[in-house]
Amino acid sequence: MSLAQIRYFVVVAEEGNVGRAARRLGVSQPPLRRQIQGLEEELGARLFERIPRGVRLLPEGAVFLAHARRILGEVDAAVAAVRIGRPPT
Amino acid sequence: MSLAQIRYFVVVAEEGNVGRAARRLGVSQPPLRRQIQGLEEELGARLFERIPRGVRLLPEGAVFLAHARRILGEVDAAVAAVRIGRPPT
DNA sequence: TAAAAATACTCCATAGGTATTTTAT
DNA sequence: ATAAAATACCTATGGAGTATTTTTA
Repeated sequence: MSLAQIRYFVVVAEEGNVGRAARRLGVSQPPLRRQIQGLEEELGARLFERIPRGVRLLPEGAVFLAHARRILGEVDAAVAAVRIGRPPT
Repeated sequence: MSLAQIRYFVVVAEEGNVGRAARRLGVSQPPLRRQIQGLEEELGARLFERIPRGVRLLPEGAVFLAHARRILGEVDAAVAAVRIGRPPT
């Protein structure tokens, strides 16, 4: 698992559409889809299901989304703390 | 920044010695050192100083260490939660 | 049937390896 | 003098791209 995969996942979840998420992320659709697929394989759970106009979060995806946002927030906090010289709260 | 860099950093901080950390991680010393160096560059702060028998955490390194452990714990929690189907606390 | 996801390749950036040199006590 | 970090160079894995096909409501 990588931070890029986690960031990609959050955008796909927000957009509900892999192609649109890819444009927003500045990457193309196939690698984005592959990263999501790799994440699903590593987690051992499907995160999205296909729907006619995109994808929809499955319950496991919703669980992971909450964690994913928290992880990315922690990373931002870590960077800010080191730059400012402050320990975690 | 990558999760691998964060994991590498924690082990180097625990060992106080890049070569020993490399053996523990199953990688060789130069790439480990480069990942740490890349992390320092991205953070804009030195995390370690050289001492005769290894390296020692600088204050910024200690700040980052606390955050790093928290991030890795969150990642583990996210994986476990999806596998078990539980939302974050 | 149409919009979007999935697949099949190709390419290249970078993570990792080996060998060597430099540093600091 | 020695132990360990730092550098130089090479290799290969996997992340990203383009073109195309498949899916599903």
